[in-house]
Amino acid sequence: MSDADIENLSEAEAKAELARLASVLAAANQAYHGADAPEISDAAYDALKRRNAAIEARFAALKRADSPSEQVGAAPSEGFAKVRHAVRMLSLGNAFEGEEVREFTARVAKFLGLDEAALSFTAEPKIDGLSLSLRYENGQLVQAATRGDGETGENVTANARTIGSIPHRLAGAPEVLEVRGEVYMRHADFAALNAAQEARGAKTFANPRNAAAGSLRQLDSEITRTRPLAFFAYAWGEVSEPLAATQIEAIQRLKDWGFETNPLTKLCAGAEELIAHYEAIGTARPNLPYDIDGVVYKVNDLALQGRLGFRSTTPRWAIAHKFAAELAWTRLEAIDIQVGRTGALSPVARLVPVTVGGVVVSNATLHNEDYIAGRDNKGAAIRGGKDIRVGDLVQVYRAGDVIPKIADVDLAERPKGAVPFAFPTLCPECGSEAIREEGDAVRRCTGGLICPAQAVEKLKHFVSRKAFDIDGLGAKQIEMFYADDQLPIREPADIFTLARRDATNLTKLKNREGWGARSAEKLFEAIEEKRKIGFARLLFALGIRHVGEQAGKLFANYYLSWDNFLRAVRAAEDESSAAWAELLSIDGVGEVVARALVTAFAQAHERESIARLVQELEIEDAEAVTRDSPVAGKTLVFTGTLEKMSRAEAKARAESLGAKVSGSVSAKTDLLIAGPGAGSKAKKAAELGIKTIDEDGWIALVEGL
DNA sequence: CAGCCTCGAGTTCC
DNA sequence: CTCGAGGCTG
Repeated sequence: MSDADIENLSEAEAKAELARLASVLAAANQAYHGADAPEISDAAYDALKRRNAAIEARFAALKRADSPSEQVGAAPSEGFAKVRHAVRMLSLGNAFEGEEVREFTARVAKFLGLDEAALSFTAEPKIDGLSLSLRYENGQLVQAATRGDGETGENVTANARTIGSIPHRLAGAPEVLEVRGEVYMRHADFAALNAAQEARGAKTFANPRNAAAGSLRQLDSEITRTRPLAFFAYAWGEVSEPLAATQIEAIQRLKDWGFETNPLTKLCAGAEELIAHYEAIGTARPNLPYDIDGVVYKVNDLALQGRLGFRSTTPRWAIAHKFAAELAWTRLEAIDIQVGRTGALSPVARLVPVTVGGVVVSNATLHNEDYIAGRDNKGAAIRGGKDIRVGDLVQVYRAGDVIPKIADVDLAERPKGAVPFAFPTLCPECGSEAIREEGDAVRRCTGGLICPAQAVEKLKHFVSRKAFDIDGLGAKQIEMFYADDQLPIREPADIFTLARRDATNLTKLKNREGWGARSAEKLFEAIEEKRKIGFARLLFALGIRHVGEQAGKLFANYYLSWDNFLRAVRAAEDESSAAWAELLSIDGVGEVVARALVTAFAQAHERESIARLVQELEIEDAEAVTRDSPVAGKTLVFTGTLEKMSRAEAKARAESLGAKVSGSVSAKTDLLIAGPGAGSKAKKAAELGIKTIDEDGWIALVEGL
């Protein structure tokens, strides 16, 4: 049966169909892996589930209490395939004031060692939609991917092909061309879509961006086809040949190929012109047919963009100048305290729901004790020093258009008898003492893993996307398993013994409420898949304080093998040892990080817990970063004035070639690059017999790499 | 030792 | 996305 009939179902028919689907799916769950062969194929099963979800989406009120879509079991990984971007899709740094724009242009000039007058920039409206990367090979659209986390997105090619302003074929395009831009919905189209949705009793969208996102992520591209989406091209990813010499010319080429580009894109000479164009776009904003949330500035010269390069998540050559956020007043009903995986007590404001920027907000972060009291981390007054009290009328905005925060308090509206918020000194979850270290902003529960909140949050971190990323084992399931007495998960190792323990259990997982044989089986398979894990991911997953994603990679790249690393960390327990000194010598590792790491492995219970885990795993060592360059693995020091590039640029370049850049000359230094005016460092290098070259020598060395 | 940059840890809503 | 803090640079 096709799903095209869903649009025409009457309520009674829909109700009957939902009942039928619930029983068919339940039976399929029982039959699967039972004594008999499965009654239906995986594909048919998935199709039925989708049909069920589609009917529920249309007739929300008819959703059954035993709805198959509510099963807690491993979520079948239906949906979109993942796509790895050939070139990362980054986000932009933000500016809110004109002054920050001036700082941006000054920073760019300084980094390049150029005069600001020599620079030009493009300015274009920042469309409030969702970014999309279109890959063309030999002029044919072969793939469309959402941004995702920047490295991996979702393959939405079929849906992208239904968007009118996305060409399927490009004449005279390079062999490989990734065009990037924004999918968005015009105001008029958004209003019409919502009216149509309402007429059919379907859910309406809160704002054009959500409508665009929801429409692009339809599993059925025929639904996407009916949605009025549009696309502005403004950037590119992988290209087999350079598009142009400047940003503005590159945009023109995209336009020539048939893409829509934003007509308000303008070339500007410097910060003042950029700000003037920002004001002009701000003035035009109410009359634009689509939502924008700021103006994007980019260095026009593409060669300079290349030299500027990237920081960890943002390019140095571009910035988003945002418009002031929308504000709304509402009442603060309560302040709750959440406990995070490190024990941090985080206050959250519970608000009378209010619409801010097209989204209903009912919670807002309050950061910490001082923030509620009206002070920043240096003790200076924020919000004019006004504290926040339960019952207050507060002004809410969404920082970066996302995270709700409290901007102001109306003291005239403060209820009589309202008292300053008393921040708890005991953990609300386990009753342990919550202590605020001298100089720290946060108060932390001292309960450690005795505290159920900390234990659960730590496990959630362990299975999170950048850690073990186990399909079907998300936050909800972790909470469920943590509380389960028959088949508990209380520490990471328990995840990998789950299937074994289930096999010897009387009440098998598949017989539990909300679980079927299929979902249990899928969960076990997903766990099995992750037994093989990279060193860096494993270390990050352990959730040791101060050891995050980057530190995980850092240690993996340095020590290469887990055994090697373990040995080093154990040896470093003695802070007078060579192992401790070596730990501190790693670029990016200071005493705080090193101590946190050593302490974690020094505690018997934690070490044993990790040992139980590791014995279940197959750890993949990191690969030595011996990139093919003459400076790979070498330690370099720059000194004196560099004339052809800035110090920051030289450092970034050296690191990209696998070198380590240090600030001082020592016996470990392999090469000194000395510009004019080099003093003590050059002298010391000479004494130590370290090879020294000048800037031209350096450029000759790395040129063409 | 101050100021900058990056990272870690916290957060909301869909 | 933002704040706070760790680590490095000047």
